[in-house]
Amino acid sequence: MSLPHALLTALIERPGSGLELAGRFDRSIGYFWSATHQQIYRELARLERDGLIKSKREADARGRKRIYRVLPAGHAELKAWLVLDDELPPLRDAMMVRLRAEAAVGPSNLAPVIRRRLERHQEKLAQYRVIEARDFGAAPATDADALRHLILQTGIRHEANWVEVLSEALALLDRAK
Amino acid sequence: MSLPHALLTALIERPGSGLELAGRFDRSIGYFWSATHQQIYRELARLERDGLIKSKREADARGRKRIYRVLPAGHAELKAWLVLDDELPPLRDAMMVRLRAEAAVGPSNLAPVIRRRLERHQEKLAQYRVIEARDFGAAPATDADALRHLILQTGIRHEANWVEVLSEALALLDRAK
DNA sequence: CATAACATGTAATGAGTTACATGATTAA
DNA sequence: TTAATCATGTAACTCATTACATGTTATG
Repeated sequence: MSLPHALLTALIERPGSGLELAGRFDRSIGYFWSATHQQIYRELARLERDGLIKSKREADARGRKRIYRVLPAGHAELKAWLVLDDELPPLRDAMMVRLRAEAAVGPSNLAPVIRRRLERHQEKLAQYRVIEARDFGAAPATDADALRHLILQTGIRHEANWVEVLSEALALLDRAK
Repeated sequence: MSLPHALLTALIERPGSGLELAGRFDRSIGYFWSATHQQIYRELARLERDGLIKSKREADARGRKRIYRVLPAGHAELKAWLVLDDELPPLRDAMMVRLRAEAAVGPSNLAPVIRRRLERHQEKLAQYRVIEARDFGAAPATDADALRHLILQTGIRHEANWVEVLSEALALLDRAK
């Protein structure tokens, strides 16, 4: 149940509207906690009902646009949640199931599937590296920046890990043929 | 929606009852696709209703125990599903949200939380290494074994990755103090 | 015969996804 | 004035989790 806290964090970084947050989730926070706009609107409404954030209609803005801001109670809630333990999140990756199924039912046509997935990991890795070069090229100015860099590096390692694993899987399947 | 296919795979590897499968999920398949016994019973019932598996009451067994076996239609379904593409599974890790929240709301008492989580990753890594030494000490006998080893190695790399990241996070927070 | 362990389920809830609905503003 | 885009939402559904219910068999 981290979505409300991801939203609080995003709104502390910069206040914004529902759709704007959805956009930001597609680019940054969503890389490790994704959410659709439907989910985001529902959570924003809930956070406002609970008095953690407050919305204001933007004067000279399109349509029904509302800008959300975090209230002191929201800050407090985030600080309290921050130091809670959670369970190790399970991997839940269908590819692992596929690899195991392949081992169980014998050779099928898995190589192209792995190849396409490998490509997507390579793309994501490249994206992350572009962001890294752009945002963290110099030595970190603040501890907060160093933390943000570490978060990105976690994503980079994760993708690099999959690139290695899937490359090995391909080599293995090729050798088997 | 991989649980039914994880179950088919497990039942091809060895037929078994619901609770037995739940136990196996806790030890092996569950490391990358976890499921509770409630979920497993529900899925087994659905798979049987759909004619992919068949259960039989075990004669000299405890209580109402049913042993499930995969039918030819189940094999076919698994083979067909095996070569489907899926999206990159999102990371969805609350720890990333916490790190980002820490960067946003300034220094709080995050270090102990990270330390506890680091320990759990180290434990899991140690577990995996024991399994690796036990099951994959020698050169792989078959391609299927090589695949199963690769799956375990994916888990090992994943845990090692987190151990590194969290160690760095701790170093970073210590330095900031 | 009481208790632990085995075995299978139901019910309620919550989180996440997909499809659809609606209105306002801008640009062609 | 119509199409595209911005913006906010509802409804229905599936998946996963949590809590609870129930019955069976072995063991002390």
